[in-house]
Amino acid sequence: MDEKPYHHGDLRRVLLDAAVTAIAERGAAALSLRDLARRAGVSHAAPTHHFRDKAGLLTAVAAEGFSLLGKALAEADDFAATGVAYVRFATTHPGHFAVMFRPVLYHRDDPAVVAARDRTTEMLRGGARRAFGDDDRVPALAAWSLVHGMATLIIDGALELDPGTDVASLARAAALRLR
Amino acid sequence: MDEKPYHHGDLRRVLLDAAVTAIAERGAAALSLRDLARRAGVSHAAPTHHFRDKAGLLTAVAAEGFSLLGKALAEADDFAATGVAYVRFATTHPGHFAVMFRPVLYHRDDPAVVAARDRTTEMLRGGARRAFGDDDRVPALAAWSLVHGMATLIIDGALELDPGTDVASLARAAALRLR
DNA sequence: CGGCATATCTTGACGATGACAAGTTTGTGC
DNA sequence: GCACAAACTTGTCATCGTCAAGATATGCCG
Repeated sequence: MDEKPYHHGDLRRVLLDAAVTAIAERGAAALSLRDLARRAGVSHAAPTHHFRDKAGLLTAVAAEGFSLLGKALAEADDFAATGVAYVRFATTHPGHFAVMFRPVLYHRDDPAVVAARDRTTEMLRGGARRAFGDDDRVPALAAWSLVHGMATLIIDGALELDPGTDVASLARAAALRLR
Repeated sequence: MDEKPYHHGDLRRVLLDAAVTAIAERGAAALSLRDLARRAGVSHAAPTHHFRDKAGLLTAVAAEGFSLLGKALAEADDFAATGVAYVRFATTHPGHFAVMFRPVLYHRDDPAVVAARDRTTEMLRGGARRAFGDDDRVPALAAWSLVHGMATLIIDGALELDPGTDVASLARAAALRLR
């Protein structure tokens, strides 16, 4: 957001994008800093300067993910639309989603990621309050669990979907089973 | 289940247990075969013979996990109890759960894991049929998503629970929000 | 009881990785 | 235009997963 690489042009951004697609393809565990550097055409130690270490890179991925999720949720006007937006975000940004909710992978106390996460969870919480009232937190937890579980099952490949399935309408139908 | 190590006593079991606790503590990505071997007091190449490679070890973890989950689900008699058992299994076996539904981590076509997984998913499917009928698969998906999402959020540390919270009753309350 | 096949484990090596230290190039601001 | 800092390179180290080859113990079959 504020760093301006000089020599390469925009190495930080290039590395971030490459990391996200690599995670989406082979998982966060298989991510290799040296491989990213190779693809970007820089030396093996170049990433260190932009993201202290591997966890630092994943921290940036998580922060960007929370920010993008926040933007996606902002466009949803009612409860079901929020759920659909959540699942749709996971399927369209699998690389980000695979990192965001797994704090063991990154520096969970990093100010940037904490800020982005708090802003997004506050949006979710607000939406739940509007839908269910703020006296009981069980419905909110149930709703979050439902969309999060569906998103997780899909992007982890645990849920075998027919190729033609419309994920959005499936998510809407499932969300509407909540009362 | 059928292998009987000779020299060490029961190396395969010891390695599996150590792997499960290590995954529960630091995540599957940080797992090190050499570290496991060190803790078991054997050479760094000893695990290779029992589990071809790292993915092979995780395959065994996943297979055992599905088998244990099946046993846990078998003791649940109604729909809500099944959901509670699912979440409880995740919290009591975080090391297994962190691997089972992430097939990129292991050999997803391994016969043992396929058999164990199919047996367990068939139990889930049967429970859903009894609760909702077999004409619509949306409620079953919603139910699985809900409990899976809740379990995932808890064991990944994304959900901050008050220390005293009873996970079982929370899971039951959330599951009962489904109609 | 004795030797042999085999399962179990060790030793040694290789390429790859993440992290660190120290040096080099390039742009920025005074 | 010059010091300074940011961006990147080169070199190195311990560690890791995997493979190959050897050592050792166990069970089997006569």
